[in-house]
Amino acid sequence: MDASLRQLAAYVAVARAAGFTAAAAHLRVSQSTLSRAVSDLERVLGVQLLERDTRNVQLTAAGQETLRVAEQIVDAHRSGMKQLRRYLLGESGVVAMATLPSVAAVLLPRMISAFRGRRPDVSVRIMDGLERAVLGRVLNGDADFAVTTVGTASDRLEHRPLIRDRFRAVLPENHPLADRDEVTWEDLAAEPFLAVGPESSVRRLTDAAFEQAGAVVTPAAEAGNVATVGGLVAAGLGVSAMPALVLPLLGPGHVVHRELTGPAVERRLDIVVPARRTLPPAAAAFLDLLDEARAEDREVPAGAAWITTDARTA
Amino acid sequence: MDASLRQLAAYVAVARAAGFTAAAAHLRVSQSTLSRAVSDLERVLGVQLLERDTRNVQLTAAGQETLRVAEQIVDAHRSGMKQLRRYLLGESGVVAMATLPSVAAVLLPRMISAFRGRRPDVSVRIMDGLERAVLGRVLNGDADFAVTTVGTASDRLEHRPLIRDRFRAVLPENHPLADRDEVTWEDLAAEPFLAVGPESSVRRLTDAAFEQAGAVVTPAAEAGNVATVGGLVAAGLGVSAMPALVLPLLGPGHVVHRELTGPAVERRLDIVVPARRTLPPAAAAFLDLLDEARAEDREVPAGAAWITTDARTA
DNA sequence: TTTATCCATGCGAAATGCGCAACAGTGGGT
DNA sequence: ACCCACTGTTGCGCATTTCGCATGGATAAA
Repeated sequence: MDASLRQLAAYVAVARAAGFTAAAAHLRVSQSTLSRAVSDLERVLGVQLLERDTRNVQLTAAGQETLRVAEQIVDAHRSGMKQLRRYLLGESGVVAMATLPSVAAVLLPRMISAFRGRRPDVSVRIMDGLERAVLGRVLNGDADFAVTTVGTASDRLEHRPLIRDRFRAVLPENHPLADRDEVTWEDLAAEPFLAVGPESSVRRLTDAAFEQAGAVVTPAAEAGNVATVGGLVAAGLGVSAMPALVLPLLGPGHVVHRELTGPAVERRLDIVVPARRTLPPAAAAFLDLLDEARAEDREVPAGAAWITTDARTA
Repeated sequence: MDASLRQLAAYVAVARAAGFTAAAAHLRVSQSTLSRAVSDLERVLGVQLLERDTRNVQLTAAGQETLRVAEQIVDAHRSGMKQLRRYLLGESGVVAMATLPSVAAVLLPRMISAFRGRRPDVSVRIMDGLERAVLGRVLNGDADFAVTTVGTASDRLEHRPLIRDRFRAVLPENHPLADRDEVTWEDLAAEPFLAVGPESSVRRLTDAAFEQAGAVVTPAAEAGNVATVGGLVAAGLGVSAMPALVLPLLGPGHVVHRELTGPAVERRLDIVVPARRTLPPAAAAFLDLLDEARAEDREVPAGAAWITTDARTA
């Protein structure tokens, strides 16, 4: 009752080439195959499509209409398969990643720029949020993968270390500690400390660092956003400590940062992928790029000015 | 390399039904067939499309994209075949007919109206012109068929009699001959005769009729359009003779018509189709309607008022 | 534990698809 | 007028594909 794709494609080729032999050469099949295919199509449809004149073929009225329809169908198949191939090669589609605001603003722009240079037809969707929300996005499938700090381990997630991000002391530029090249956690503990909110992964690590240093620190003030904390520091209300990666987010205010010595406190940014789920090809391609870009055990550079520049141009 | 239509359709069914067994019942095939088809599709594409959980199937990311594309292709096929079926049944398409102006204006409107009542999606194209041009339209393929007078026979055309159209005398309403019920060609020959142009098939027949009646008539005036001739008659410049079918075209002026006795002069309107060419299905359906409508040897009624009415409402 | 349900797979039968080779019709060249 | 080159068609055999049945393994429900 229905014409097969093979019959339709054969008919289109014959009608376009205005001949069985020419069409056969074009399709790289024998001419008899096409003869049969078209004949079968005519039998299935119950109409004569071509006037065979032994010298050249001519389309009947029904043949014209059939050609129109057959071209639609064959084109739909061809273009659909092409679409699909591109998708499966990771050349089209969407990469949905969940990540922390600092990663999104500082680390990703250059990555995305490079990625889109290679795969212009893949769109990248960034969902930024705090650690808990980020992991949730991956677990429920909203995001293909995440770049985030590693919280509690889950057997439904797989982690791959991406980069280490050391904490640095953040000081008002005219603060006495700013005269030194290095600052210790004990030094910070003696000053009014300005902390980020308890939801942030940064807070968990600063709390742990002070505890490890044997100091009990009650924040002089808290703010949800790191930029706000930066503003407080610039205003001279106290000091803080932040990973190198978030420093560019503090803006160009009157804030300086110094190396933090003593116990090396750092956060590890991981690539988090769902366990035993195959990634969409485009996402896999993005991860390949990430793997390329990371040197083993690499750390975020402390002098973050160049990162800031990149982040703004990207 | 390319997925077959069968594989794509199977996959769409399975994905929609969210299960092989349900899809198999829906498609009326065995479950193993679908299992294989989908498996083959996965092998061809090189991706896993479904997460089989033995209890229910779930689409992977690639499965989502593949479903989207597969639906496009399968729908294109389904709708294309549907289109084609409708066309081949004569339920869609175009009927292109060539015909004389009088036929187009008087005889066809009711036919077309009836036809479009049955086949609303078939559009009708009328190309009106004089006999020579009409036959040319059919010969060069512009028109599927013609309804016209029969001129010189051609072995490339096939004629089927449709209706006979007798000539009637056309007189000014206050003319002496208008007092009679019947008029002869000899009577007309004694009056100033108003003729249509030599291109018209009507002219050929009036000339022949006068010759057969043994009269030599030189037209007092000629006009290309029958309506113009009607105006001349109404103005009292002379008399004329026209087939019953064209009388409605004379308009509501001061013109009367009477039966023409003596040698029965009539023109035969034929359906003219190209020999040994198959008609487009929609055109064939129109001809079926024409065949239905004609009683054998039927003649155009002389009292043409009803035709006029129909022509105006259609 | 048992049972019912679901998908995968081995197997044989049937259908389909394919190319080779032979055949038939037609136009151009000699 | 004849022949040749080229066209599409058709008979035939082989390879592949497709299908359903029956079976097996796995899992959730009873």
